[in-house]
Amino acid sequence: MIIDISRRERKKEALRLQIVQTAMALFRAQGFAQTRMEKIADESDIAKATLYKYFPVKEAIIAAYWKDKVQQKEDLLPSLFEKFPNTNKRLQAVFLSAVQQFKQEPEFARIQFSYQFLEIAKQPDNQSQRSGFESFLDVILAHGQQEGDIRRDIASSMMANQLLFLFTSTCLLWFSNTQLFPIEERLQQVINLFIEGASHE
Amino acid sequence: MIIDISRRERKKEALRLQIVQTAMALFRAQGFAQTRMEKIADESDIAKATLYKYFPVKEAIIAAYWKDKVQQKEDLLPSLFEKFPNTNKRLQAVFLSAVQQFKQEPEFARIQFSYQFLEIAKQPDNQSQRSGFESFLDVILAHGQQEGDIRRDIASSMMANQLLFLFTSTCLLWFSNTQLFPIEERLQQVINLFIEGASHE
DNA sequence: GACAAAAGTATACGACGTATGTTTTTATAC
DNA sequence: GTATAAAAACATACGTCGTATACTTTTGTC
Repeated sequence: MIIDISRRERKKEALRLQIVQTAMALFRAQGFAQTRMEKIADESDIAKATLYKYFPVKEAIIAAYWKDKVQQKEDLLPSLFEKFPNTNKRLQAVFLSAVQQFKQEPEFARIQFSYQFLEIAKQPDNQSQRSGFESFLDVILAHGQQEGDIRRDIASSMMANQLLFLFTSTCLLWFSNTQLFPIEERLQQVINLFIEGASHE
Repeated sequence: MIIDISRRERKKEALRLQIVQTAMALFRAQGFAQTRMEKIADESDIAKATLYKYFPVKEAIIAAYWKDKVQQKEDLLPSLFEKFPNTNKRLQAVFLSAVQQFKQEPEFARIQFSYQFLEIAKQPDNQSQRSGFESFLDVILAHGQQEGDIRRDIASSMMANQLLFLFTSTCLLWFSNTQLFPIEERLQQVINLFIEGASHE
C-alpha cells in the first residue's frame, strides 16, 4: 500500500493529460472565461469533484498546458553554452525563445503569467515547486559566474529569482496589451539593465 | 447635469471612506477571507449592489485603504533630496519606509501586493491609474540622471517600472512567508543589484 | 479472495461577483 | 417651489467558482 508506481500513476497521468487537452480545445473554441468547469468535467467524462482534485482552479489547467510544452524544449539548455558567447546573449536567446512560444496563444499566455506569479508567492519555500524556468536562469547565471562575466558576491539563485520576476512582469504587461511596446526589444533592454545596472558608468 | 463637483462628490467620497473603515474593522476582527461582502454592506448600511459599485472586488477595499495611507505620507518626497546624498540611499529610504508601513499589517499587505500587481497588468496604458509609488520612483531616478549617478540612455520611467516590479515581487514574496529572509537586507540587495548590475566589475 | 488505501462519484452548499429593473436623491431650469 | 433628467442607491435573482461531505468503485498487497 505504499509503493505507487506503474498502473495507478500511469492512469492518473493519462487522465491529467486528457483533461488538459479537452479543456484546451474548449478554451480555444469558446474562450477561457466562457468555458465552465462543469463543461470540462462532462466532456472529459468525469465528475466535477474529480476535476477539482486534478486542478484546484481553472487557471491551473492553463499552467499545466504550458508546463508540458516547456518541458518538451528542455533539452536545448546544454547547447546554449556552445552557441552563445556570453551570459547576455544566452539570456536573450532563452527569453526570446520562451516568448515566441507564448506569442502563439496570447490569451492563455496572459493567464499563465498572472497565475504563475501568484503561485510563486504562495509557496515560496518549496524549492521543488519552483518553475523550471527559474532553475534554468540559475544555471545560466552560475555558469556566467564561473566564466567570469557575472559578479560572484551575490548568489546566482537570488539573481535568477530577480530576473524571473522581471521577465514575468514584462511579459504579463505586454500580453495584457501587445500594442504597448515591441516585446523583443523590451526584453533586450531588461537584460541589459539587469546586467549593466542603472548606474552611470 | 454635466458639472459634478461639491455635494454629490463629497458624499461619495465620504461614503467610500466609511465603507473602507467599516470593512477594515471587520477584516481586523474576523480576517479578510471570513468577512462576507454582504456583511460589509449591511454594516455600512448600504445595498450589496452599491458596495460593488464602489469596490468591484473585495481586494479593492484593501487597496483603497493603503492608497489613503500612502497619500498621507506623500509630502516626504521633497526632503528626500536634501537628506540623502545619492540615488541608492534615497531608494533605500523610500523602500524601507514603505515596508515599515506594510509590516504593521502583514496579511493586508500580502493582499495588497498581489492585487496591485495584477491591476498593473490590467490597465497598462492608463498612466493616471499607475501607482503613485511608481511615479515616486520615477522622480527619484530622473533626479539621479540629472545629478549624474544614473545612466541617461534609458528612460527613467522604464527603470522606475522595473524597480517597482522588483520591489513588489520582493515584498510579495516576503509577506507570503516572513521567515524566508530579512526583508530590509534583501531590499538593500535588490537596490544594489539594480544600480550596480549583475556584471562582474 | 479479503482488505485497506486511493481514486472517483453524487450532491448540496456558501460566497463572489453580475445583471435586471425600480426607486430615491441630486442638480438644474423654469 | 415644482418639473425633469441624470446619477446613485436599492432589492432581488442568478450563474459560476470552488468546497465539503458522505458514498461507491478501483487498485495493489497479503
